[in-house]
Amino acid sequence: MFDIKWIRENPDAFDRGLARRGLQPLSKQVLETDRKRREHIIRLEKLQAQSNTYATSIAFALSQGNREEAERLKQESARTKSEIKELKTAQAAGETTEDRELRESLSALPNIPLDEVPDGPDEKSNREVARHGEKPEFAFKPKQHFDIGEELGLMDFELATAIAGSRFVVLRGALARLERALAQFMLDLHTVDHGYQEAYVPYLVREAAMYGTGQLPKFGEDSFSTTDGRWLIPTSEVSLTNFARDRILDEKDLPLRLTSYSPCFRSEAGAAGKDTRGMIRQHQFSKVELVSITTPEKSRAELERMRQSAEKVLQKLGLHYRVVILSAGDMGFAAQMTYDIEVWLPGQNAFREISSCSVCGDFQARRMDARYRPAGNGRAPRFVHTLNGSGLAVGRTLIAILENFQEPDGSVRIPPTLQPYMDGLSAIKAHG
RNA sequence: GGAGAGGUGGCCGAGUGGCUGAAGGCGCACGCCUGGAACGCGUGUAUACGGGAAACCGUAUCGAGGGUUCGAAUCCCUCCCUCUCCGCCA
Repeated sequence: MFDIKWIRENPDAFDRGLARRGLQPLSKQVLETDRKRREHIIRLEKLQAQSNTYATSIAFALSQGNREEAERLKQESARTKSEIKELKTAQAAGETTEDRELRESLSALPNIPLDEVPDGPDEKSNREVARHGEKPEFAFKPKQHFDIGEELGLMDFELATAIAGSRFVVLRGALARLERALAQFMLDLHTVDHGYQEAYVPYLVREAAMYGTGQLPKFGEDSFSTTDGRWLIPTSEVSLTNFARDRILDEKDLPLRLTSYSPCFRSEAGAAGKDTRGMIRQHQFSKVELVSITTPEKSRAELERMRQSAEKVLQKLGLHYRVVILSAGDMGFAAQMTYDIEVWLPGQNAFREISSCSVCGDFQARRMDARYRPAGNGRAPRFVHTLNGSGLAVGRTLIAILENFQEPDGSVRIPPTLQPYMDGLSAIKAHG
């Protein structure tokens, strides 16, 4: 959500930002609506001031026992009153149509990219900024995760389809445990080493919460809603970021760093035919999420810190990956800048997204009225800045482990870091 | 599911038609006091929009929207939200 004042003062920057998002310039239209809006405000306020004066005079006349004068003033004020009414009716309500128009058009606009974000319409313009580790060598043709999992007898798509439909999976035995182990490991790392507080959060949320993080009003079809009007979270970013909703935090409590392991639900509308095999793209998956709530001055640095926290997971697991900055056209709705971390999948012979870390500026904070009171003298509340990132997508991490640590005999080695979480198990073998 | 209560500032809480943007308390800021602190004392302390070079002025805001009235935190209607008791229940 944009600050109309900022648009008024920086119409060109606003239009340039939209252009980088592949959108038409809007400042002219928005500012015209804003101008009309202010015109109406002035007219209405003048009349209201007049009406207030009448009310005071009538009260005074009455207190003097001057009933005649009071009656006369009542007659007079009726004219002002009807003018106010006319104006309000013309405006459809107390809130002007321009207000609503502005809010509706502004709330449907994506955030504006930071200057350092590369231009471009899609992922082809993403810029690689780092690469870690080496592609593992295989003496045989590495298999894809679904073949490995199915051959182990521990990954069952047919069963999941029978129970729930397409884009679900059933994991059993050591693979089910691996999913749990990964989550535990990630949570421990982020809480103990990276200073995030673990949180257990609602998976069903109000519409207002979804609006706050930017999933609504535009992207309702991407998520599932319930019969009582709630939404299943597409990521626990929604729950965690809304910790700050309608609140004024103390600066001394910032940055607020939160992490949560949760299931995520996505309708994957419009992804028909994409990644249909395997568990890359599912209606339900779990993710360890990282959220930071911080000050405008510190948010950019916090993004680096968050990215490092996410990278650390891959490093500890011994997985090869690269980091890209998403181009302006490829970023999510609320983001100012996004790092994607892509893990190497030998079976697919490709890098695939496993984490996405974004700084959102005050974009979400405005939508949910999340503020903080600066320490010291400048006491007026300011909007916080919010960040979110995956740390990491658990299902995709499991895939990466299967593909990277597969053996010719179909078994899969467990990285040493994870073994304590797997009761010391060093490899998953068929029917393990 | 049944019955009831309620939503007021950063927080708690008073306020049933005008003098209430709103008592009082807490918190916070500044000053005094102190070797330094606590205590105590004093002063200040909402937001948005509009106008103005500024001091400042105007308007709105007591969950949201509408209505009654010259005038609404206060009365009426609709909606949203929260809580309590009973029932059910992992």
